[in-house]
Amino acid sequence: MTKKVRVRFAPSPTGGLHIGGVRTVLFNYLFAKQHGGDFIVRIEDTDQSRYVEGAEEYIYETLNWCGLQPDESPVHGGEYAPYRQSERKKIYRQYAEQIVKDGYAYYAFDTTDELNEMRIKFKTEKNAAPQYNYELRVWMRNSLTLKEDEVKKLLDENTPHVIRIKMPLDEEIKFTDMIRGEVTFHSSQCDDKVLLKADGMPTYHLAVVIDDYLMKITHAFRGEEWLPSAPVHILLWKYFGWIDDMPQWAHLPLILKPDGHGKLSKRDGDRLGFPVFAMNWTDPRTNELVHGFREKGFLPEAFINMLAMLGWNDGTDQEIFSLNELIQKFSMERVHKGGAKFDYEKAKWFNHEWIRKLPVSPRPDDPVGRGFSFLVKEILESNGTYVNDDDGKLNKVIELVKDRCTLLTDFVQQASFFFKIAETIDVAAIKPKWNEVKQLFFTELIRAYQLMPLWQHDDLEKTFKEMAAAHQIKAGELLLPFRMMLVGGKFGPGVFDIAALIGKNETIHRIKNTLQLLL
RNA sequence: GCCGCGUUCGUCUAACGGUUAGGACAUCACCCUUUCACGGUGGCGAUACGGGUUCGAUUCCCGUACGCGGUACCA
Repeated sequence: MTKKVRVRFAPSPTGGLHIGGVRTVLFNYLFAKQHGGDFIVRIEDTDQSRYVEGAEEYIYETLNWCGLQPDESPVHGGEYAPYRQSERKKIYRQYAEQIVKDGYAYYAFDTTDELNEMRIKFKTEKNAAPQYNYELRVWMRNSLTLKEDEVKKLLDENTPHVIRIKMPLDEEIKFTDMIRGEVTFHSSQCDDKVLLKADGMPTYHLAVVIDDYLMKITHAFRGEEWLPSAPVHILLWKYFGWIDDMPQWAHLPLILKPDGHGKLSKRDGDRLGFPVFAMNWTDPRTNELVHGFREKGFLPEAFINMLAMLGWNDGTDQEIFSLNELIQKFSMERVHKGGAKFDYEKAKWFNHEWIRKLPVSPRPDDPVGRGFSFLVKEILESNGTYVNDDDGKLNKVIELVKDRCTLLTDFVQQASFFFKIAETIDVAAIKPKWNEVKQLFFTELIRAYQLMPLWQHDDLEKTFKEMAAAHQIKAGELLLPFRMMLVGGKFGPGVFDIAALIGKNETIHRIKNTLQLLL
């Protein structure tokens, strides 16, 4: 009997959610959905000193925006709840004590100072960072070196202590990674990692194994930075006697800085001028704002698409994928081994493609549940442009200008003037070449336009050009001034398209308005 | 230092022993456009290095170099 696929995403609420983290969720989600399995989210709040208020909620909002809702989570509940590690403290202690009894772990009473002392004392040229391992543990204060009654006494007196794994001296630890194939470590290279901290909280190492077992996780995907810890986790699965239930591992490649080298960090965003979180995040401790893709004007579809292509492709030239397509076509075997540098220009290209591809009206299959035009309206109004959308004008406007918008925020410049007259008209651009002939032309254009029975693009253009010929001026010389009158600047779609859309009264009003400015 | 993982155009990547090493982003040129864009056509541009294995290596093996990750009572 095959087990039902259960994958999990386990963020730590220490502030924000980096795009690398979102990509990890994405791959988890895709794999789960692809196999009809469960995608669960649990919260790794074992590091309480760095726990940030509001970070957990932020994570859920991010998942929601991206359309990656979990089947089980602290908020949704489920069979294996609780999903918050701080609510599972008792469980961890119990299991940790058990492997101490079985001889696979031990108590250690060393203080922070003693540990620091050891790291200095044993530091040599050949050993830059001495580890608490098979070699050095004999010099430390732990239940392996202390006498039994001494240990008992310390324990009875509630002396602060941790539980450490006892790494075997000479053992090959092998496992198969879904992305990397067989990976080998030697136990002598691993240190005796702390499993249970002095404050009673587990470390990630202990918690991840126990939680994965108890929650029946079948596949565990995480960032490559965890690869060196894998042998500890595998040994733990063995020591607990659960090795047959161990999930399959996949260590995902890292997302790297665009310049230089190293993992992309939130500081790179500020430095290089692009977002690194899915949504804006303000750290309550420092009030520092990290910009998000959502606020920068990205569609969730584009964001997800871009992330998926960073380290994966389906082997064809296709680059634009919807979430549903990704679920169908994703395969762990095609995920890259090497890290990928983040490229903001390419990210914007994905957004542009999605702005052009997505239907403007609300979509019934929209994973986010609301239309793209709604987002544009929201952005325009938050920038002070009231959107009067009585006769479906907004959709027409979007269709007309979307090719020139890379980010949703570009609609502010490209679409605002359809709904209100520009605050500033760039008269300086036309004034030097302005003359009485042109003034006269536009005065008469007003009259001609006023008399037009039908108000549509072709007629407007025809009348305009005929009148230009009658005044013996090249139409080209009049087009820019006309644009200034309607738009206020040197941008936007065709002027007759704009005039047709804003209507007769508004067009004439804007011509008059600018003519006055030019006097 | 030690351990692990990587390495194809500037960037993301395709090619699972035989291709003029393909595509996309960026860039440059031209075309389109009486604004700004979009778009179209084309150019530039890569297998880190050295050894094997093979009739033949981007592809398989071994070294070297470089990069990254880990080396915490952080995840």
